[in-house]
Amino acid sequence: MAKLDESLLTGLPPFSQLERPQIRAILDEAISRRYDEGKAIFREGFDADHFFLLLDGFVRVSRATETGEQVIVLHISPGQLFGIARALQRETYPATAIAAAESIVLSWPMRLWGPFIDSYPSFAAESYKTVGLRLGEIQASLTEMATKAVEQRVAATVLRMANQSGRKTEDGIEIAFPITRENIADMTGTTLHTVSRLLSGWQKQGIVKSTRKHVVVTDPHRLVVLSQSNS
Amino acid sequence: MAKLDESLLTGLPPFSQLERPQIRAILDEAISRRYDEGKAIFREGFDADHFFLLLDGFVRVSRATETGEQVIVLHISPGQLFGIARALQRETYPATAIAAAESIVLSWPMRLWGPFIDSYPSFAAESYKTVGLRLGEIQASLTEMATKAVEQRVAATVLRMANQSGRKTEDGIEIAFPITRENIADMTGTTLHTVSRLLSGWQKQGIVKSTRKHVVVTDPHRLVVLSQSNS
DNA sequence: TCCGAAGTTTGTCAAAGGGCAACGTTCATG
DNA sequence: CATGAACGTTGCCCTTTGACAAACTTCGGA
Repeated sequence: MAKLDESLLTGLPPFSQLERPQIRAILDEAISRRYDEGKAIFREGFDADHFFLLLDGFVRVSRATETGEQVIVLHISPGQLFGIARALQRETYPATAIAAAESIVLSWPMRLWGPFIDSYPSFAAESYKTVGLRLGEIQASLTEMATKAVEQRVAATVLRMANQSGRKTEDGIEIAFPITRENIADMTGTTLHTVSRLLSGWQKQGIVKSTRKHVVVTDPHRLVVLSQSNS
Repeated sequence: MAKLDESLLTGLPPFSQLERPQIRAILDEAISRRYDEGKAIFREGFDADHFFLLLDGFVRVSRATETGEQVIVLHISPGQLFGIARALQRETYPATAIAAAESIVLSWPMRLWGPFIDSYPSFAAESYKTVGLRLGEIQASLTEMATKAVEQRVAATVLRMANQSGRKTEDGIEIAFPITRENIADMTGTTLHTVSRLLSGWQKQGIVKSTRKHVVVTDPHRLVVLSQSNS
């Protein structure tokens, strides 16, 4: 395999303050791999034998219930660490990670976790910070699910995805990865039918514009209003 | 203030493998305090200036939405660390902690966090493990909220509380801290009315027995069935 | 270029559960 | 022991939204 270029990691928070040779050493231990859309990177309950960094693409993290339904917990954007179960003293992955779009992923064997944490303070700090942010996000989802009606939840979810991983287009902010009505339903605890009706309605009002697997938010402000309205 | 007895900490996971003098040193830095039922220990968004250990009682951790409703995220049992925002590189508490029953709490100033983590490996390991377990719990709540109907959610929640912090009585397992219909509603994203109706119904069927602020599960098995039934 | 799979839309219907209202019960406190 | 506040119960109505069904569209591959 060709050597990975050091520029891949410089600038990323976990590896910022590091010197060239350190980054070189880290990269030499890494495996780079491409995942097609829909391919699993790791699965819930399996032995947590690697940790990962997303270089390009998007990853969907989901959990399954005993009865088989799946719930999408969050999305990972490029530059983020994931599969860092070990940070929480876990032996197995607590969720399933699937490439939401074609993705490039670096991975390291979990035995390097301890050494990385010990040797690179910025890596440790960033890992725990990431966990903290995700915990916050999940708590936010939880409170949303507990207090908001379906329309508000879907509005808030679409908005969050547009903010976290949207790209500007002429029409507005486009969610940067393929996403189906069913995916949105799995994030908001509703059905694809209801999501479809909502998006259709919003499209008629000029708030969003959507095609197969793509959503563009054309009027973010009105979506914000929808996500908060209490009536 | 009288010196705290070392037996308070021996046997608790974060301080297991430690020697007497170490425990003595840790205790000498701690402040012990009693909180009456309903009193806040810390509040969401405030400066995270202390971390805590619950010695006795129960603590309710909740988050507020922008619109003022509150959602109860989890309960803390004796022996557990809490308010450990710092483990996640946070400057402020991400939630509010309120004594659910009269409680005895040890606290340390946050400036000791780094030294504790560095000096006591079991403390570090236990802290991160705790975070991991809570993340798991919250994810479980999230998937539950997303996929289960109200009756199943309430059944699962009552069951979880009975399992985590129940004590055996002649009649069955009693939830060990005072809990109102409204509290349960705030945990399950429903209203106190619906919870009241459900508990009344279950009581008629001999599944639970409840009085003001107290719930006893008399037939856990049937409650398990309810929490899973898909019809 | 055709076909099947995956994704989307829309209609109808029924049930769950929230909103509102009124009343009952328990408890702490002066 | 009287009073009010906190907690709990129950009835009724109506909206939201899930369930079911059917058809349509888009896309990739044989």
